[in-house]
Amino acid sequence: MKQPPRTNRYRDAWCGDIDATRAGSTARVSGWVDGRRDHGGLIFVDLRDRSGIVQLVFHPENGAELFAAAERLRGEYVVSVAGDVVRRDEQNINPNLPTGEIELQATSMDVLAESLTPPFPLDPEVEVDEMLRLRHRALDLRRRPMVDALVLRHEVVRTMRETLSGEDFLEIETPILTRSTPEGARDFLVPSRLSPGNFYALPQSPQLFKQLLMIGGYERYFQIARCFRDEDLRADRQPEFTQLDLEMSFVDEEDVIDVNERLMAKVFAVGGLDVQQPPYPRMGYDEALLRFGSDRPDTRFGLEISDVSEALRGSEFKVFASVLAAGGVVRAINAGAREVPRKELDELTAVARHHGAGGLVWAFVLEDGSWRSPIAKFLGAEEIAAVTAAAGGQPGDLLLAVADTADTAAGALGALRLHLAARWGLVPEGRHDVLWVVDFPMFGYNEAEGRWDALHHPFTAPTGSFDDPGALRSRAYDLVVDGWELGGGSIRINDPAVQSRVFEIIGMDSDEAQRRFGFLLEALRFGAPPHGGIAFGIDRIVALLAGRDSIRDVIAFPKTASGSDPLTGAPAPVDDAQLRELGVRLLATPAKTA
RNA sequence: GGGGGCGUAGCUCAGUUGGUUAGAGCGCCGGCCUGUCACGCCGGAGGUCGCGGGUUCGAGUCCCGUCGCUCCCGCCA
Repeated sequence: MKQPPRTNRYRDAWCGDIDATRAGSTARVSGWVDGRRDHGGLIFVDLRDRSGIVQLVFHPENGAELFAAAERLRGEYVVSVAGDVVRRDEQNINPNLPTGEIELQATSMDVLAESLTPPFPLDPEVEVDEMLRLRHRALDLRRRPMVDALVLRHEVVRTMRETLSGEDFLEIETPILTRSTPEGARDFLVPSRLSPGNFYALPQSPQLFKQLLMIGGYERYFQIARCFRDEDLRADRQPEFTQLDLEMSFVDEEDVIDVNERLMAKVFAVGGLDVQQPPYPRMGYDEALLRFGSDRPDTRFGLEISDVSEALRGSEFKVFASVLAAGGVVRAINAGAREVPRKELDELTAVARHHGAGGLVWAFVLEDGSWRSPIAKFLGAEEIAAVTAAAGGQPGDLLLAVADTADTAAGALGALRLHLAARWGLVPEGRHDVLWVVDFPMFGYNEAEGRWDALHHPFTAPTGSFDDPGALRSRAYDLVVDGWELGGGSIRINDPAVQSRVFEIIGMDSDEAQRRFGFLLEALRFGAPPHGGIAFGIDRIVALLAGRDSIRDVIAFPKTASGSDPLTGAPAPVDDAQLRELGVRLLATPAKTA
């Protein structure tokens, strides 16, 4: 703890902060019984508060009543104990405990609350079922890893607030009850009682409001904003999550990136993440997809992807020929000189298939340059040599190739790359790579719906000519660390005509645009400054810094993968009276939840 | 919506080819113990093998269904 507690009837010291400098004085501490070692004529108790643990010693000489009370203590009892801080004998020092040089020899104790036996051990070494942890979250939150994670989360948020406040940003709140504008993710809806039949939506982000704040002349805004998206969950996705949302006026990309590099360098430092200092490297979207098969590339290890299409141009092998003729590509990973048994190759094929590829071609490069591969007999020696060269193959290397559309090949090989890195332990210990991904396409073609979709969002400023939407680029930037997308932003559109044009391209006619976003289009007509900003996923940042795989471990009260909360039982049915008041009738009987 | 994994004591897990009374460690309860810190020693309690159905002389084990957790695909402007 940074400050000693204000002395009151319960404590004048934190358990974890008492050190040898206090030896010879008295102290009063309060907390939970972490453990008890009863030696019959002598009792040791580990007392825990948020700061840490201190050992209490109960001697019979200090009173029979006190000693008897100590005998009755059990795990998680809440006590307040006064005693003498005593330096331990040399042989009794516990080097594993920050307070291990001293102990508190108890002279009085108040038992403030008893506790049932906890349903699971609070020992961080024991991996406890997450459902059980969530059901008893108050107990789980006492566990050291949770305390550490939430303390870190606080430090991250504090750093953000202090840094941005120091750079003239204003923290301004935006509505949680707002209007549904379903463009991408599904909205959470809230029925309106005062206006039956109408609904509020919970915001997917404060995007439109922060643009209005810029038009309102606030220059620099930020918010620690809760955002809501009604989509399926993942280890790194919750239905409600927290973003650092910020926006700036009279800026271009370099200004936004500059502020945020300085900010994030401090955040990484607070988290003890050993990364390079800014400016951070930048990689184009096309390059990221080509070399790493992802728009959030993990650059900490090799296994880069090569395009070997040219080496196969004119190939008579029908799998490659048909893909290339249809405008597809053949791309390959050089997995290096590694003995990979047939069974594992089949697993790798399954990984590629799982991510959309029709199959996976494998080939071992032999000493004479030929291949040991199921498809070797279908290719000429020149083709084999050319593909090997294009993939940088040497004798002994394993090549893994996918022939498909560029998007599918990139996605499958990108996933395969991550799979191999995890399986073979290729990520160097302690290495962390941070980079900006830039030069995103403005639109991607949505095959299913037969129209263009905004790749970032439709308020992002495009560059290039509207004659060819597929060639338009956006003034967007994503911050990627170790393959995690930590944040993304852009320079926004501040010209109402351009904004209308973008809506048009994504298939929204002017009536619909007016209905959904009329308030923005109107505000843009009253003098919108050039502006841009970014939003960072705080849950992901903290999870990365804390070394956790799931953001659930850095959120005090998260939802399970099915979106339920085992603690409160949410979501839950409501009374008919509540529904009537809202003018809502159910079409389904309430599903059972956790 | 789809695919994979998991579900046995309070917790973490083992349980062979379907075969006696389902085990271990920790925790819990009782006893002993004055220097432990994963305290030690002795004793004890504790089971809807997620739930339902089926096959079988016999099911924790095999089959079908279902529920929950989890990872992934789709989805997430």
